[in-house]
Amino acid sequence: MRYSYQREVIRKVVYNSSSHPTADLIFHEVRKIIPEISLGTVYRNLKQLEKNNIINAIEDSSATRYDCNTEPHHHFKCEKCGELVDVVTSVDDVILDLEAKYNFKIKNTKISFLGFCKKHRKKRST
Amino acid sequence: MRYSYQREVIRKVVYNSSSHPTADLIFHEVRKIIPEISLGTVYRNLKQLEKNNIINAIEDSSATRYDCNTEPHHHFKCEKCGELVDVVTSVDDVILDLEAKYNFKIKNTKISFLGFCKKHRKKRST
DNA sequence: ACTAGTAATAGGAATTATTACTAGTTAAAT
DNA sequence: ATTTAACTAGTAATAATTCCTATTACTAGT
Repeated sequence: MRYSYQREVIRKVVYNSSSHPTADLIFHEVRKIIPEISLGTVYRNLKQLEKNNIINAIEDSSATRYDCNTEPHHHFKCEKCGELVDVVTSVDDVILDLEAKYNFKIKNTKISFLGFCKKHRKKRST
Repeated sequence: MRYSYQREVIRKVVYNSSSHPTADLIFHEVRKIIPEISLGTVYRNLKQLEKNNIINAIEDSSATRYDCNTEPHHHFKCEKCGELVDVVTSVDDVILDLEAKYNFKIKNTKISFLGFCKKHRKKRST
């Protein structure tokens, strides 16, 4: 993978984002820096950065979201505010159990926890 | 929800399918019985059946897949043959741990295990 | 049986996310 | 400096899904 200014800017945008931005959001952000960048370039580079393990892709409801956290982790999504939070937990026991039970070889696990975040645990909605 | 022949046929197609069909596949299957049915009707009814807990929707890579199993369960997908299998396991301990650690209220969990199924555990690929 | 009100339908257009294509540009190895 | 494969912008194409509109069908009440 040879150097490209566009890709470098895209990477930085993902790294500087605390939320888990979609390709479209990243596109608009990058456009502030490179106004003539095209959406295709953003998609192509996000895919490439993911393949090279520099960023991480998360399949959310309709659109893919990106994450600069490449350490093994999972996600929690608040059903009230939609916030997506990284969570770290181990399901190793569960995996061992399933591998034995079903005779699978499990290489990867994607988990989404859905519920209410600390701001929205209580019944009151704003 | 009042009765509709189309919805009933859609429901039966999902219930009689052992795989986890996509909306498109269901559409083609239903068409054999109701040739004039429209794709919009299939989508609308799948959504409604899901809302009423009669079927279950699974977010796969690009297209949503459906499942007549409404009992709590998760999925395993073979990265070689693409087969999607229901698996039953409990992550209750993990959930309790996360709820305490992050102060969330977790209502639902979606897990996809990825790897190789029993047919493809070994290195040889056909 | 008739009718009003509402839910559902077919068919197609619209939307959204993503990928593919093309001709021109650029990083980097020789 | 020349070469070349990787990259780009811009746009067209695709795929999954939703939306829209005129019409039809079910249900309750007369």
